[in-house]
Amino acid sequence: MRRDIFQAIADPTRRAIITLIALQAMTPNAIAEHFDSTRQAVSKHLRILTECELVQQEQKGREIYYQLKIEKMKEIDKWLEQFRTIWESRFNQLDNLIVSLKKKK
Amino acid sequence: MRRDIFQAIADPTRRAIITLIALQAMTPNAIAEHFDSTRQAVSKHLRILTECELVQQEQKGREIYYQLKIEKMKEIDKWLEQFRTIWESRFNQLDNLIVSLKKKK
DNA sequence: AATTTGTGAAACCAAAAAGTTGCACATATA
DNA sequence: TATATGTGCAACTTTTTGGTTTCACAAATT
Repeated sequence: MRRDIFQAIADPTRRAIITLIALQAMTPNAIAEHFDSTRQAVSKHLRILTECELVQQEQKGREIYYQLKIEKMKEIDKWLEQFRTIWESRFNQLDNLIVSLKKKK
Repeated sequence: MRRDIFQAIADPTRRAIITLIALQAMTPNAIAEHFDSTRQAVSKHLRILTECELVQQEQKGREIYYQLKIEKMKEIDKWLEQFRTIWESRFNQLDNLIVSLKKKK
């Protein structure tokens, strides 16, 4: 079972969970209330998110608070970097084209 | 079959294909040469990538060139935006902390 | 001490995904 | 025209995924 962050964000429910806990930590029950599926299903998603280190837990009494480890999200950003370079250079090419068209005029 | 870009990039082979054709269009055969799996498997990946509009085809004689539609990649970037705001504000909080510590000194 | 509450984990199931083999078909090339 | 080449598609198989139900257990509450 090789879990990586790209697989983690493939599921729409997991993406919603990530967004939900991005700003404040929440318990599994509180998270599950936002979805149609059972608490156990949400719990399974949290397990997957924990496995690929996107989420961390903090125990408080019998409650467990799950929080997003936001630095991990940067890995996606890092992968996108290669494409950002390309789309920016294309934008520049377009920009140059516009400039040269204006000069002609 | 709900295909979205997040599911498309979940598979490591598909991510590799995306990177491979980012700079120049390639035929299915040429792409398949870079991987262990069969041409048909690669062809299936290309179909999925085409379905979610990450890739476009250009027929040249009997060959079909597949090219990345790089603008589509921006959708991922767009989703990341919400988290970028958070991680930047956290960085600023840290920055403010450092500044106030220096003032104290 | 008995009960309720919050949680994880295992067993099971249906659907989807990823791969393979085999085929059809059009376009080149001999 | 006969053959080789490039490709997509359908059928089938195996593995993975997302979900449910059921259970165990510890921490709160009564």
